[in-house]
Amino acid sequence: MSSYAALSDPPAISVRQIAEEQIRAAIVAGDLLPGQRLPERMLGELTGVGRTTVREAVRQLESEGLVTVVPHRGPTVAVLTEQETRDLYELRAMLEGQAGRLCAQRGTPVQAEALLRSVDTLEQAWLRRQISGVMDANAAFYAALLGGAGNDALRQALGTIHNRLALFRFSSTRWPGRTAQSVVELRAIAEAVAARDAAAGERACIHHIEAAAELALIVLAERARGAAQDRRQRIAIHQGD
Amino acid sequence: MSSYAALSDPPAISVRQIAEEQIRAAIVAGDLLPGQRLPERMLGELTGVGRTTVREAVRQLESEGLVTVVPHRGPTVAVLTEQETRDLYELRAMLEGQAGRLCAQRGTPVQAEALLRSVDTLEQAWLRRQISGVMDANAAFYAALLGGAGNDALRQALGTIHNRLALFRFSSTRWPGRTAQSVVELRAIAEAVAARDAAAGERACIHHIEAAAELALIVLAERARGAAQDRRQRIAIHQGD
DNA sequence: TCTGATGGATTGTCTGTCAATCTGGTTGAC
DNA sequence: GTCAACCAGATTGACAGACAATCCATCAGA
Repeated sequence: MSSYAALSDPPAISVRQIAEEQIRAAIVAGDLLPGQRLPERMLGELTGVGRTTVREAVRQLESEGLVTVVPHRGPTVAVLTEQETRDLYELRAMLEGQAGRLCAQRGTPVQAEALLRSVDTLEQAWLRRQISGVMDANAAFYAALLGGAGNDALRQALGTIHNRLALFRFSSTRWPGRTAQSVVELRAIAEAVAARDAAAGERACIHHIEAAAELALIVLAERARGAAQDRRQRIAIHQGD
Repeated sequence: MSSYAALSDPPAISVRQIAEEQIRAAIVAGDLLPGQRLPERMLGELTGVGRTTVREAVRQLESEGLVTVVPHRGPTVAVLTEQETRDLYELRAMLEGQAGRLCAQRGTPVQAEALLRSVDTLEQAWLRRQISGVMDANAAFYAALLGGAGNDALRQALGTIHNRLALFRFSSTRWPGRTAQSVVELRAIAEAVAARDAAAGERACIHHIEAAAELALIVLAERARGAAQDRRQRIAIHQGD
């Protein structure tokens, strides 16, 4: 018995990985806001590990683009400029386009089926306004798409891009009509894959991401306006003291 | 004066970055061989920094895919399996294809000119068998291509892929006729960009990488055979003791 | 030949230290 | 009242040392 456990357990999860995952999750989930400072001591208390270990975790997150570390100022949650956002969405469109193409070419019927089903699930969850269900279905969709594409390097690259763009993950669910449209786009991808139409799969993926990018840039502009307003107010209050 | 220096100097290069760059360079240059173990203490002596700092640097290199860290065994120079090599070259072909397309679409005439010139320089260097000149020209080529593509996220992504595939960087210069052929391919890219023919630029880039991948997989297979032979010999010697 | 124990080497993590640097607020001159 | 210089506290960058956990090659014994 114990030997079986030893065979599946050995992941040998390290304290550092836990801390890292915890911080990553907090950023991706939006608990830690872009621009927010993350003093090492604070992260240590938050995750219950020492400063040495925190620093290692932070370095990892830095190279994923989730945190920015400026010398002698310490880590902050990364802030995306408009240009970076554009670049990332453009890159994402390229990669997902290729994923769609490869999945249509190489995907098994089982994977195509999984793709279609995940779209159905997403739609149902959305109709019931179960946000978590929507997100799960979305994850399932990408798992199937990238599984079908059969390229691990591509999967990894897209994974970090998704994390960096996690800021905008909720944008669609709050924009009237966008999710419904999104479902249509995703279904187009799944159907292209099921039909083994590589060109259509690529086009559909690109189209989907371009639509998402458009919305994200609007949201970004709004946040920037909001932030600027906050700044003005804060200055006003400050001067009022 | 000093204030001007303070404005441009502040890069404030850290000891960690130096160590990191040193290790990265050693791996990319092939001074440290794939599979070789890299005990923290050894890296510390090599780079002249403490273990804490080494570990941070290693984490960064790990997330770039240059080193692999197995728990309680420490870092080793990453070894590429055949599948990983295939995946990476496939991804690289996608990304460089897109770079070629974007560069043809957006590149300025100046950048197109730089592209063409770097091909000429490369050819000249090759005819004189100046390997370092070839590598410099190659770097210039990619700088121009990615500059023209105007997407920083793309540039970064391709940068790490190039590093991971650095193992095969010298393959072409040792394969009779390959470099000459490579020059032809690169010129095709540059000319497509100069002609602002996006589709041709994409095709030419993909073709170039597919040719490089083919060669790399041959080299990889040979190395694997060589390694297997080494292993056999080592075992034989060992048994002979 | 296989099994199991053993000891050295290495990693994972923490704590504490110290200099370098940043930051926000205070002081003082104009 | 404004602005520059300055100062003290906070934080980071980097190190050394310590200790348990783990790995691994080796060797004794069945």
